[in-house]
Amino acid sequence: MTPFDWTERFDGTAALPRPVRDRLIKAAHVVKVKKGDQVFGPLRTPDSLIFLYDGRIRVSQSSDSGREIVLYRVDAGESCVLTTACMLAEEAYNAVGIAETDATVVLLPKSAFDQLSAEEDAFRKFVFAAYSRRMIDLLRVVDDVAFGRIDVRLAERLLALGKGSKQVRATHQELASELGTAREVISRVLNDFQKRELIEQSRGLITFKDKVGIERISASN
Amino acid sequence: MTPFDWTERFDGTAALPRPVRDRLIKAAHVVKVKKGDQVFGPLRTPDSLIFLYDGRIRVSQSSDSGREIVLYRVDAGESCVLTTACMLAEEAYNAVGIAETDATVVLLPKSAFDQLSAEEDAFRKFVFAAYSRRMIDLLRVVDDVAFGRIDVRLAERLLALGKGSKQVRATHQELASELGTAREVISRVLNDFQKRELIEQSRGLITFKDKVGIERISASN
DNA sequence: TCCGTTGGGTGACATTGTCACTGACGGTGC
DNA sequence: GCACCGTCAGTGACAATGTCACCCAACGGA
Repeated sequence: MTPFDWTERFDGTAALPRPVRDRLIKAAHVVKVKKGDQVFGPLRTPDSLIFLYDGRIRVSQSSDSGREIVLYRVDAGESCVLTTACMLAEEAYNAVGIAETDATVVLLPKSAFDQLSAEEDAFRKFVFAAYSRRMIDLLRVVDDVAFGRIDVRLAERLLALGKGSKQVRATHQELASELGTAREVISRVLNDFQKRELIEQSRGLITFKDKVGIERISASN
Repeated sequence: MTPFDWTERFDGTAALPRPVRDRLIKAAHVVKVKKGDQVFGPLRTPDSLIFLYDGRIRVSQSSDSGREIVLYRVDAGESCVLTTACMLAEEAYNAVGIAETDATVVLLPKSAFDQLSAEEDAFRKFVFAAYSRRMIDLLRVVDDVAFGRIDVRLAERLLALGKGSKQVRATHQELASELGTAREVISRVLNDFQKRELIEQSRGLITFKDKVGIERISASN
């Protein structure tokens, strides 16, 4: 396992001087995870800052009753500060990070994190920015859940998951877990969309028929 | 307006060496606000870190439709990082900070904030801890709103607002704004509580009759 | 082919949110 | 005392969402 230079991949580390980066590479662990693996969670609380070198991680929160809601996604080049937050606050939490694709994760131990955020402006700015970004994400989730209609939220999410494509590959249950609602609710709304000829459905697959219509719904918030 | 030493009041600043604290006191603005004043919000976005010297600030988010939900409260000795988060992310947000009591607020400009978090371990730790704490608070709000029943949430909130006392002074509308729901919903639940002889109501005032009963409800989550 | 698993449909009902309206209470001025 | 007014709370009807129980269809092995 020859160490490779992941430091160029992140805003917070690419700007650092060479010797610091070398030190970093020594201090950190690089882990490859498979699609579907739990990167962190109640059972796996790393005392590390998580950098995502490549792949994508979905962070969601689950309730005791088995429902689930997606809080945000971590993309390649970003870090996930939530674990450090929970670590610092020493509080129980029930957020889980799941790899949505095969992914390469860089784990930076707390000691290195502390030192680096003390010594390096660029790194510290990066971390603050990461916190800020997630905070905004969470504000958005609160807003959606507390005040949003689910048809609007579902339309939005379909477009986001579709990423410009004509199709979304997802089961009703998965969509329910995106929005923190129940499968039946998603089924109903999707059937409504289908009756209005906005989409077509088949098992695990949704196809846009009238994307403009969906966009109109998603914009009516 | 002779500058006074607010720095002893905060974990992040009390530990700093005297000269640094003197510099801080010079750099910061101390503002007194009255109960009900907006400390920050869409219209008043300070590019500063907010320290709350004394009093209490309620941070809530409001929807376009006029509903509102309390995100968390800032107590004396704490800081409110949300504004710095939004500043960094340069995103629109609709969170508002309202003084719940007369309060003394210390505003630390961004430049001083940057310098201090670069140079002083104690300060940086304080800021990280503040971010973490708020993140956890927001996770809790998401959990409540997405998965919680309102009778349970209301029972919880009544106990929290009562703070050990036998009474809670709040209108139904205010309680609705706490939980992000509508006044009618609160009225219904409170009437139910009353029918079950858990509370008594009068205009703007709720009195616990069977606190244990309320606690039992609040615990059933 | 059979069969178990998964994805999805459905009706009945509970909970929560919305709307429109009503009256009750507490001040103020007379 | 009384009339007036703004705030607070109660209510019924209905819409939206969540829950439960159960069904069936599609898919993928064995």
